[in-house]
Amino acid sequence: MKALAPLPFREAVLALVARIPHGRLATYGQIALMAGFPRRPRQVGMVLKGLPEGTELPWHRVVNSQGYVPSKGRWWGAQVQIARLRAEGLEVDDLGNLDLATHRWDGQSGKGQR
DNA sequence: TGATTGACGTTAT
DNA sequence: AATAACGCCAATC
Repeated sequence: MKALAPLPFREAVLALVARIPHGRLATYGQIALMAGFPRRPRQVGMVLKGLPEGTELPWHRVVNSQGYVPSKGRWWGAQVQIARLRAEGLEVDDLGNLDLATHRWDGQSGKGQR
């Protein structure tokens, strides 16, 4: 109990993640950058880590800039993320490799992404 | 109160 | 191309 005033950081990240269209992918740096924090990709991961299990946020659509699930599947929830990404209709390998080049989210959500 | 770690990224070697 | 080190800030020990 210390965060009486929730920092916009967390809110911004969650809002952006919630804005990711279905079947689209975003990177931690991308989220952090759009949130207004170009140098805090790690904190983004921290926020996602603190998410509840029943969250509706598509945190599984958030990957690192290389286009694969954090830690290459060594993380305890990576497999969950992979499973969810597959449920989205995306192509994901067992290691969490996905086609970021194809599913890269520009942050326009429904406009002329390109 | 201080030190270490971390769902990462970028730059340098 | 791959590997190393640095940066950033919050949470945890």
